[in-house]
Amino acid sequence: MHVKTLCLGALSLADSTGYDIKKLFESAFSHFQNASFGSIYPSLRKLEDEGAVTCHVEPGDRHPDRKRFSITRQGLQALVDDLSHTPATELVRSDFLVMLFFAHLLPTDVVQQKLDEIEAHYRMELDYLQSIRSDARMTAGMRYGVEQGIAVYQAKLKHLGKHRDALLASHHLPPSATQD
Amino acid sequence: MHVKTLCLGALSLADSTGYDIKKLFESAFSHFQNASFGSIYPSLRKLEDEGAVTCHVEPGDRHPDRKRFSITRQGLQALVDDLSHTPATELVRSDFLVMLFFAHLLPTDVVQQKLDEIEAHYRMELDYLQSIRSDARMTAGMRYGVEQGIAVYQAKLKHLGKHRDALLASHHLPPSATQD
DNA sequence: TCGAACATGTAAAAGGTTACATGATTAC
DNA sequence: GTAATCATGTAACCTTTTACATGTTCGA
Repeated sequence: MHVKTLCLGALSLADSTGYDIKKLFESAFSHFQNASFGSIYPSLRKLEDEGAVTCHVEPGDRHPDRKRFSITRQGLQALVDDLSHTPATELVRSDFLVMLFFAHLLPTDVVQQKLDEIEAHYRMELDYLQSIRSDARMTAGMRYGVEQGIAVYQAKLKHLGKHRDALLASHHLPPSATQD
Repeated sequence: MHVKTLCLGALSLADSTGYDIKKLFESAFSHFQNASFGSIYPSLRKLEDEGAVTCHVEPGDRHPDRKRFSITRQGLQALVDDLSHTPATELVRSDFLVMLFFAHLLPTDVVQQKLDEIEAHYRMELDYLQSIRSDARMTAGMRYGVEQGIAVYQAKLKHLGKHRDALLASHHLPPSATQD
């Protein structure tokens, strides 16, 4: 999913500045997409060139001009086309599971620390999603994303709680960790 | 997680060719990491330059020389260091959830089709993970990855089954989809 | 015979992140 | 007064994917 499409999506909800869009990505979207300023600002520029958005400059008294972008009819059409033609995929990249895959090569305390890290991460994401759960402004589709996130993090936490001890108990340092 | 680290990991399990490594990524790893030939072959070259792997060329009778790589002591140490220093993270990128987030802009049949697509995807991944579940060669850490995958896909399928009808029932085409 | 699997590799293109540069405003 | 937030933007860097180039072997 291109950052351009993500920006069009954000602008379909409300006129926004680049900064606003970043905040939206960090809140509503954070558990399944994200983008940095370094990709958002150039995307908005390109979208303007293509006529997908218009820009209204609010002159900065002393700070940088605030550029508020609005989606155009063409932009909305482009968004609908992009969303319709993008295959429904979900991609996971887990450095945590890679680490566990090779955990038999690592000292027990490192594995333990990684388990703590990931548990804290799961809990934080879960808490956040639960805190926004009751926001009435969400559409059914938005709510689905939040609820799926909650279900998934709960499943991961449950799994972790269930297997953590066995994992660490069965863990033995390789005999040749420091020799060889 | 760099492809170099992933290659070292693969080679810690068995001496392999680039092609073998790709197959490992497609099987054991596929639900949480992947890499293409275009990154694997250059990574192996760099690892050889760094002394992390050695290469034994099996001359090709008529096909390209088969290069079988082995991890060295330094390579194993580098792998352990990488794994120990890489933060335990999990990153999700879901084009599906982005689409749903803006589903109120899309025709009902498109949304329905995307739900079918993602359901097929979930089922395929789940079936695959269940098929390798009983492989006795897995370490506890490897098994954890498989079992977490199973738990997560089951949670996603359950969630989909539970909310699918409500999602489609509440779905209305925006009045200005083609006008405006 | 035809497609899939085996096998390696390069080059271009794409895309994004990180870091930097700058500075005002607001809340503690 | 000091840290966080508001606000925009560029450029270098990094990494990876995609597409191409080449040819064999094996099974249906």
